[in-house]
Amino acid sequence: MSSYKDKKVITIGIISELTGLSERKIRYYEERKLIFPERTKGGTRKYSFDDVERLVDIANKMEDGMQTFDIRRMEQKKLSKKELRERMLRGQLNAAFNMRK
Amino acid sequence: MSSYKDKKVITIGIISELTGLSERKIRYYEERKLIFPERTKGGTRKYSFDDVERLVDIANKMEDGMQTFDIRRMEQKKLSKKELRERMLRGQLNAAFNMRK
DNA sequence: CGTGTAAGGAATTCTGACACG
DNA sequence: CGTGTAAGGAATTCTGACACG
Repeated sequence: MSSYKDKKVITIGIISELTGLSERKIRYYEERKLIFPERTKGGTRKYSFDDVERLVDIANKMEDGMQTFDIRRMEQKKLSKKELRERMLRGQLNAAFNMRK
Repeated sequence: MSSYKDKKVITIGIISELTGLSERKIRYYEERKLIFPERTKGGTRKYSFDDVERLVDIANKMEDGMQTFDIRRMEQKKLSKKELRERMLRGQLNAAFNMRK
């Protein structure tokens, strides 16, 4: 789906206003691999509304004393869980398939 | 609803890419009261995804040989129709209300 | 009327670094 | 580690005007 939420079209100044975070913080979270803006030909960063939500989420975790390292690992765990779910599903499908033959 | 669609957060360069229209055209359509971007403190224009759709619509009408003046009048007619519908609805409600007393 | 363009200036963003802690 | 800041430069945008038609 080409939703508006994940279209990278917002520059950092406006992102800063929307999230309340300084541009410095936003660029730093990118450096720590927590956020992945696109770039214009000229090199200007472009973010999506999804990124706004992600940044607010990051900000909350930082307030809770979490380090960028922890947050990144947490993101990966989420991915792992998702993968796990997919694998379980695939496993069930395979089992059902195998029963047929 | 605070939808993403009507949040004015996109600068003119990206709007130009999304719509395929030159910045000159986009600014001109604003001058002709067809589009209404917001501004940053510094004066930079900010548009929404809704504006993107509106601009594409305008571009189509211009291609059909319509003039900005016609398009603006057309917009107003749409509003009038909407108002008309609301008025009719209100009229029916009033009629129903009057029957009760 | 609608749009391209060159012009000069202002606002916005970028990177790398130093600072504090 | 996370973030502020001053620095210099580059990309982006702005306005008013001239041009063509």
